[in-house]
Amino acid sequence: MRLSDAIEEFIKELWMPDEPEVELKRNELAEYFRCAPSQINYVLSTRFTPDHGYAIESRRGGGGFIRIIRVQRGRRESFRYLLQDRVGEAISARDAQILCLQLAEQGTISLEDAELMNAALKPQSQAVPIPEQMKDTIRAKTLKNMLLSILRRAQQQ
Amino acid sequence: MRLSDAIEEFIKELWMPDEPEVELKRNELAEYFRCAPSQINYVLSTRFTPDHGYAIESRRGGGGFIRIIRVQRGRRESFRYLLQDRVGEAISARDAQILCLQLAEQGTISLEDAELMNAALKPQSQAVPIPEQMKDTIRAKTLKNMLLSILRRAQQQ
DNA sequence: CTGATTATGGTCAAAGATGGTCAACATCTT
DNA sequence: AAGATGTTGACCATCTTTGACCATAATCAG
Repeated sequence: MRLSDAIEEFIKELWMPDEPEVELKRNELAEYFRCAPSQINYVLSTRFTPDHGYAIESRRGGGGFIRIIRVQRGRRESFRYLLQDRVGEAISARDAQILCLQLAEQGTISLEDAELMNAALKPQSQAVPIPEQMKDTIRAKTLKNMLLSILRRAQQQ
Repeated sequence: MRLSDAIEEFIKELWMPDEPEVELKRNELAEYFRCAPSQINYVLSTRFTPDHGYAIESRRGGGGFIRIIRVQRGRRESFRYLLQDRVGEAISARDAQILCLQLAEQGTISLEDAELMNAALKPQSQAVPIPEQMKDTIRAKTLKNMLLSILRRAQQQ
């Protein structure tokens, strides 16, 4: 079995039932698997992405950590389509706006959230001289992270 | 847990209800936590700054003290200060996160909004190869637009 | 009074403790 | 063989902790 797969599995077994998150030490994990610490980052960036229903937070320095937050299994599945197909790797401001409004109309998210997301996604928020393609990529990532946040919020209630 | 976090928590528990300020002795605190006195300054300068909503007064010499004051701002005032002074033309992900959390703590915005904004502002939302400076600029614009959106929402009600 | 002594708090730089990024190299799939 | 996926290591960024040295206020001895 590949190292990456083993690490992925190991991490997934760290969760207690119903716990929304686990915390780990990069160096400890790397030592446990006798691999380069950056290998952990590789696993995280390929298997614990928003598309997979996970969000990551971390801190450097003494007492540093990596925290992985997940949404419920069922929701993970149901949002796969939304995140991967509907948003994808890049999305225009226009398409993003349409998506937000549509989600609000169908009651998936609140109108307030839709407008807040829209504010973050509109062109003025990215008024800097970089290629449009970059902007669409950033927008997609931003949108996914926001949707994930809303999803996580819903699960806590 | 980090020493700094423990000290931060300890200090925050010193507040009596409705008291706007708390007073402490640097050396006593340091002795209590068995750390270098300058550690206290570190905690103060990283967790009780104006950006965190605190002001500090102190006096040296016999009978010296450190006084920590919670600053209170009205909602409107708070927003204007944020948009004009605090966010500015560029802001790091960490500073943006501190800002969001502080706004939620002081009740200016809801915790949900804070987390949603945070999701949009975290580094993963901008994981593309462009200069950090660009990212900080985009983040500032994004944050301002989101704050404006919340402000507008509030005004309609 | 005044100068010395004592009691505080402040600054800053160095060292330690983590995690992040990126590009080269390796291995697996097709 | 070519492209996708996985692995590593060098170098970077950030956060924490400590200690040496500095500044200021109160008190005490003469």
